[in-house]
Amino acid sequence: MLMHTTATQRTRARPQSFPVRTHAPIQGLFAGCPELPGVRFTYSRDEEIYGEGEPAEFVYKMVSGVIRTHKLLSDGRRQVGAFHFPGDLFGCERGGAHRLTAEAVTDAAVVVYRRRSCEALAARDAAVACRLWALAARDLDRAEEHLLLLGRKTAVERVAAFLLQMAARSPAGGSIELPMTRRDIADYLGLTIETVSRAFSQLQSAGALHRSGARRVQVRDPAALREMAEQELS
Amino acid sequence: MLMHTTATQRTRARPQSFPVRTHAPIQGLFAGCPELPGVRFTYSRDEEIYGEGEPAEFVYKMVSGVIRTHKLLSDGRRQVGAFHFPGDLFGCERGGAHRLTAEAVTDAAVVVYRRRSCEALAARDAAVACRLWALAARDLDRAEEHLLLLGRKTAVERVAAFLLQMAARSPAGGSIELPMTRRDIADYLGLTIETVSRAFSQLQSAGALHRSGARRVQVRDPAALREMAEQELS
DNA sequence: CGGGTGATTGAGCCCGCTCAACTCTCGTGG
DNA sequence: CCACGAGAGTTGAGCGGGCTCAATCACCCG
Repeated sequence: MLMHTTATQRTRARPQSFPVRTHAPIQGLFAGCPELPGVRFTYSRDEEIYGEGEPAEFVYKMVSGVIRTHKLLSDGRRQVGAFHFPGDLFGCERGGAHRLTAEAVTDAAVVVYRRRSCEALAARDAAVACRLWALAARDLDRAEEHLLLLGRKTAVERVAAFLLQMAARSPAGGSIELPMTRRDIADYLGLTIETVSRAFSQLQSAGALHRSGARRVQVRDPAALREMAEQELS
Repeated sequence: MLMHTTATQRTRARPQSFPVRTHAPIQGLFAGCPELPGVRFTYSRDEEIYGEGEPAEFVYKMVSGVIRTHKLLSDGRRQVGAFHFPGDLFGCERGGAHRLTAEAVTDAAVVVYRRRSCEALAARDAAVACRLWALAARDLDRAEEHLLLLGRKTAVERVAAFLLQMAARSPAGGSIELPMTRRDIADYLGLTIETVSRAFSQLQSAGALHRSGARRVQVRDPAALREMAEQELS
């Protein structure tokens, strides 16, 4: 049974009322949606943004940094559902309550919008509603790919697939700066930190990548990495 | 490495053109959406409804029976993403291509709608778009719960959670008729058929359930079952 | 330099997989 | 009616991939 002894209880200092504004730019929820006023807000590393089960008062758009979402079992086992990067929308729930906890992986800046305003806008503007539908569909797509990884892939395949995901969201050139710890990666991939570490080592000795510091990875052989990731093909 | 020796290649006899109509009721896509014409269509057990990667020409609403959706790896490993029951909408993709394969678990009847018509309707009716958004969000919710199960739960926990899901979709009374095989259950839960079978046996000797025939399960002690499912609690 | 956190590596174990035998059910045909 | 066969499910024995526990290393900040 997997247990996290380092069950860091995060500080909960989140907006019960509308958050104090640090800057106050008026930004659209997404391109072509200029109407909704948003407020910039920042979080420091490991700070909780919202908790599972809390009423979903706000919708969040990443400006900078990285955040993770997760679910917990009562004994501390954790499953990270997703990492979100600048430009991503998250916390956009139907049904009033957040279904995962969101925390900052690094110091992060977001723009927050009132969920009610967002839904009201969608209710009278079909284009906005379609856009939100498309965003949910994209998240669903990612989740279904993740199901295959968690249900059926080996440790090395999971780590290879993860690195390809990160490479796709990185500046390009094959050099990846991982913003998250091994624990975050392990909890995302359904493994332990030791197994993740061993998989990195295996991929390195197979010549697929080179590590320069624990967080910096050079992809040497993308084709080999894709092969090891066992991408689906039906 | 898990391999399916029984990689039953399903017959592919699916509508390239609009399917032959068996009956022709005009039904709404969902309650309060009367405009879209749908056509009833039936599939027999194990028949493919659509394949992963195929253009998504239609959207499907379950009338009777049960269907499953899945992804495959190149070596035959399979992950079942979901089972769909009467009333469920499925195959409703954004982006033009189906992301999983859909097959009939039992003989099944559906009503199909043209995806383009459905999207066109959403584009001019915000209420419809919001409804479709809500449906995608519900699917996402289920998928995220499934991630936790696949990433972090033990075999017995997975099977207990699965039975609770099935019980929730069954007529009530604690008696469940499972429409799918052990292989389907195993591929849904990221396990093997043998492990699923052993988990059933364990739950039975723990007094949580009673089996009368492989497909018929009586839930004896729902509380114990919920306990064994280790439902999340953060 | 020391303390602390995160990452790597090693040794051994265990849960779930593999392989195999057997049972059960059901449909088919003599 | 039973015999037979085929597919689905159960159970057992043994193995192995990933987990546990532990030691060591790397790095950062004081």
